[in-house]
Amino acid sequence: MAEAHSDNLLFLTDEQLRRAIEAMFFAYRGFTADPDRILSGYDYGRAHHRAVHFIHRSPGTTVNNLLAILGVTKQSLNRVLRTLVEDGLVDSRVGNRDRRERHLFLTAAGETLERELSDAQRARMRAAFREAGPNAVAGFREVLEHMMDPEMRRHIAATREGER
Amino acid sequence: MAEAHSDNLLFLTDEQLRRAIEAMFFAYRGFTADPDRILSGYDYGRAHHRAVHFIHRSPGTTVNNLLAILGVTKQSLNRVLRTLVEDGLVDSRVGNRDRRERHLFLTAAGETLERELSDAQRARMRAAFREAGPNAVAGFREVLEHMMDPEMRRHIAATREGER
DNA sequence: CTTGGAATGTCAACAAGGCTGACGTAGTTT
DNA sequence: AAACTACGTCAGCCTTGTTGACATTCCAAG
Repeated sequence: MAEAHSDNLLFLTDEQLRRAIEAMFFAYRGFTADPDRILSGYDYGRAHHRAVHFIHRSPGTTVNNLLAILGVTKQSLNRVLRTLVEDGLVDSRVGNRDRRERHLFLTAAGETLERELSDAQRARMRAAFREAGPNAVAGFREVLEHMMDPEMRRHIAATREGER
Repeated sequence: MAEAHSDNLLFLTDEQLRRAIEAMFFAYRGFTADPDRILSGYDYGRAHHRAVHFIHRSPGTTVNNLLAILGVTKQSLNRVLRTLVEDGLVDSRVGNRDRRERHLFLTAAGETLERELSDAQRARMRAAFREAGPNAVAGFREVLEHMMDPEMRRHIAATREGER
């Protein structure tokens, strides 16, 4: 109350930050709701979704790469990958250059699931973007990038080469 | 490439939506990283954080209210609440009007933990906001609100009375 | 006023998906 | 030949979600 002259610090009020925190919580739940619903129909969970997403995005990525991106232990990832390979959604090929590495690819079935999941997720994202308008979208991405850990931001930035 | 005249659909490209999805994933991880670190020092997890947050925000709320907000089963919430009550962070008082209800309050110790957690989380949020600038912040909140399920949006909106 | 149903909360048991630690097996590097 | 790296796996634990069964309390209809 004392400091509320129209300073550019106005938007940094504790109460407003708290509201932003809640908004983030609720929004993330909305963000994962559709894929979760779809996945529960198969026998998969959010962990499978993440693996499928990042394999789709970087076909031929190695297990180690995936570990770094997902930030889980290899035991945890392995459990997920095993079921995906067994069910024929992911293909794990021994590397040529270095035969210790496994390169991961989605099979046709894997691509189908990925498409189904990301269609749903993109639909919600697209709707939110449309309602909020282009300006809001730019701000949204700006804030998100500053909220993640720096190494992840670098990772995101790397994939933006050739966007324009 | 073909459709890239400055249409207002430009920002709805599938590839851009995919990037926004990843940004959301990484940002949420950053968003929870600091509290998670703090909580692992005590014997608590993210579920405890959520309970403490919403009890702080609505002192005297009932278990049922909390269930609706958190979107978990009462059994799941109960486990968390039990440990918080046992450890003296939360006070659970039998309702006067309806003695089936339990009204939840943070104790002094509970408020202390809440403060520690939210200080960390707000610090990151504040930093991201400062780097992104006020315009970006407005857009950020706009998009988040459109991404959550409508009932949650109503819930958020209700607490914004008297902001201005 | 009693009795049956709805609302609220607790206890028990299970599953998913994180984690650590230990170990095996190739393949690569020095 | 030795050491290191990438990957897989076994065993066991924790958190946090789930269902099912049950106790308590309230309220409303008979």
